[in-house]
Amino acid sequence: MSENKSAQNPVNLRLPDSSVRTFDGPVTGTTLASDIGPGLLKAALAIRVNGEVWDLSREIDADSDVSIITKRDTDEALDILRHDCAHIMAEAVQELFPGTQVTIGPNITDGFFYDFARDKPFTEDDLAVIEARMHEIVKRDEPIEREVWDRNTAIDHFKSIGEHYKAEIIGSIPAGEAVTVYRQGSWKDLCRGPHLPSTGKLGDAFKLMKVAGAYWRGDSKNEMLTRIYGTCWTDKKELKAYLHRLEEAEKRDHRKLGREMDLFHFQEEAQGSVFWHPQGYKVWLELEKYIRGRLGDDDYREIKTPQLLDSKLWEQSGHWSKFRENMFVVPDEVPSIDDDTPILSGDAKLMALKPMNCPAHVQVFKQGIKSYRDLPIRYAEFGCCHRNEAHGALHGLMRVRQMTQDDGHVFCREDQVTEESVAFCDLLASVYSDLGFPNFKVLLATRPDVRAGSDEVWDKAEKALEMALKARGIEFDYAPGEGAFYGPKLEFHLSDAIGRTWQCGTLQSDFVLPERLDATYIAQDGSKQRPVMLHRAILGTLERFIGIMIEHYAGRMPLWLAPTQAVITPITSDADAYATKVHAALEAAGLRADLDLRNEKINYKVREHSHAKVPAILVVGMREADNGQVSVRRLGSKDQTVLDLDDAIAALVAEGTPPNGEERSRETQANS
RNA sequence: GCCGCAGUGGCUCAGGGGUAGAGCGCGCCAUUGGUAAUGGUGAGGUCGGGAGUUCGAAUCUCCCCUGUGGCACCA
Repeated sequence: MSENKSAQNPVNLRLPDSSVRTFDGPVTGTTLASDIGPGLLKAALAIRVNGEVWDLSREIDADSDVSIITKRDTDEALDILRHDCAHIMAEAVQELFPGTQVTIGPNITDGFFYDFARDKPFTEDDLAVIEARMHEIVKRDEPIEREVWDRNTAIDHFKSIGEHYKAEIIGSIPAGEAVTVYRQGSWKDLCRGPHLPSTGKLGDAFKLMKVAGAYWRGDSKNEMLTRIYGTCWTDKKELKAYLHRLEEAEKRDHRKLGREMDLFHFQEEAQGSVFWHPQGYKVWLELEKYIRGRLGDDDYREIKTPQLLDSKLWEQSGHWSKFRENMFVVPDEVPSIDDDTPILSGDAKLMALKPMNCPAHVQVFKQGIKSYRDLPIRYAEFGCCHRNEAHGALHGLMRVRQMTQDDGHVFCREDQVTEESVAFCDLLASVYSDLGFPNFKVLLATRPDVRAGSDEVWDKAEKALEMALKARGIEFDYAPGEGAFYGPKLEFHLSDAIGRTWQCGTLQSDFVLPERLDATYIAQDGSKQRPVMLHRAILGTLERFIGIMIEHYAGRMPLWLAPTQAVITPITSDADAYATKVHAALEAAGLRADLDLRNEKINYKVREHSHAKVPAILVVGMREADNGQVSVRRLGSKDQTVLDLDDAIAALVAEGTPPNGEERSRETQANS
């Protein structure tokens, strides 16, 4: 931190427009900005130096490419603003609640959080107070200064002021890295930076959102800290837009829509399991029918396997040792009926509700002797599984304890893994497209540290999946070490209408389970061989996927999936007879239609059915009755179209016919 | 499982130590209205469960359950 700039070499700074400014010696971003102009100085937040973002106060002592960062550089600006906002929050918290320790406070999507250690956790009521203090700190416009400290000095300092977590963090900073401390007014925090030149630059476009518990270093064995989440934007308008987005997302909440549309419910006697109502189950059945059709086209054969299986099988498959804590275990015993409560002896054989279908599918495969000529064998099952998920994990349809997977297992030879994987990727892409999710990302999760099987086998397995992706030109990223213990997997993450991603599909190649459960086939040379098992699912679970679709479509399902596809309603009771006839005609055409003959005004009925998100309202009055027509009003539109009844039915039937991926498979064939 | 918050009629929510309120919905009556709420009227709850404090608790305290926002978990 030398103040002596006289006898230094000149420093040339090249700006984004390629112009170069020369200074006598080391120069700060602040000096550069003021040299360019007062407007820029005022707007400057930080400076990019040879690609790295620096504080404005940091001296640049060598020729560099630089650019001043202002709020116009949205991404960089937000990174800095949000992190400063976290610091200002921490300062406010420590001013208001002395004795609170700070830990870490990183940026996250749309905002930041900071974890504090405090005997009494913060509550939502504290947020307004903290926020008010933050605005004060911004008003104080405290200068923020970067200091490089000696590691041990820093540790001693933070220990001496009772910041034991910070001291621990410094201890874990790699040896070669500088320990930087930022001074913000009289408040200090260990931080990598960069930061704004002063708190006043933050502005007022921030808001504290919620409090939550979080484990120190993300480990549930550690103590729980108290976390405060906040959001921060370049200006008030952006903040408002963000809050509006949250409100819009809330409106799509499948739990809310599920209640409003009478699709399903939960109750405490079956926590985590869904009661599907008639309307919701129509969606389920339609989706299941569609998937069943697609699987049939790809030569899967549907099976159905038991719910309750002996623990012996789970021991053999490996689930008993690894996944037992998530399994519902049932003693195979008749409980005593002498008392009010069932008395169990405790020494009965144990059964378990299946958490997965794969061991059962192996049992089906193992019936009879299989030849290499029989492979691949593709089994599908809408397998109902139970998993004892932690109470805190349950979340509407998205995380349930009883779930139905669109599960399937392909038993094949090693040399068939790639082509089977290609076929699966094609099927999955086509299904997602049919269901309204054309965009998805793929991750290839490779071998974890703890794994079964030799490296040679893993090489083969990973390669096979990779080749499948490349064969179809599917872009993907690696997820190193994220594979299952028995084999690598592909994860398919789809994007919904409001930009969120959901992992639904999966393809896992498994060389281990066939061995554990002793599945074999007879090879061409007469030897016994192990088949490779491909675990695959497209939707994942029906429950969760329907939840995702409800939110994706905001309840406005495409016509073929809508529980009620059309409502027919007369304007006056004079048209009741005709409306009844129209209704019968729609039902005869296979459409799911309701007839609303209630004595209500048409406005009222249109409003109600629009709220119920019925895709088509067919209004008939005497005009339509006399001409054999219907007035069609589509959901989301204020317009009406008067059509001949037959034409209207034909259009609805066409739109209500489930897609079958034909378009896509034709394209695929044309391209290959 | 851990931390915070919540739990009032079918739904959304107000109230808050002296024996429960609103809107919507529902029932009934009138209204036959041309595309997002016709008018009137009536019936619904003992305030998640248990214990305690109190003359008295839905309202305060404690415990439990469930939900919810996160954390951990998600084979």
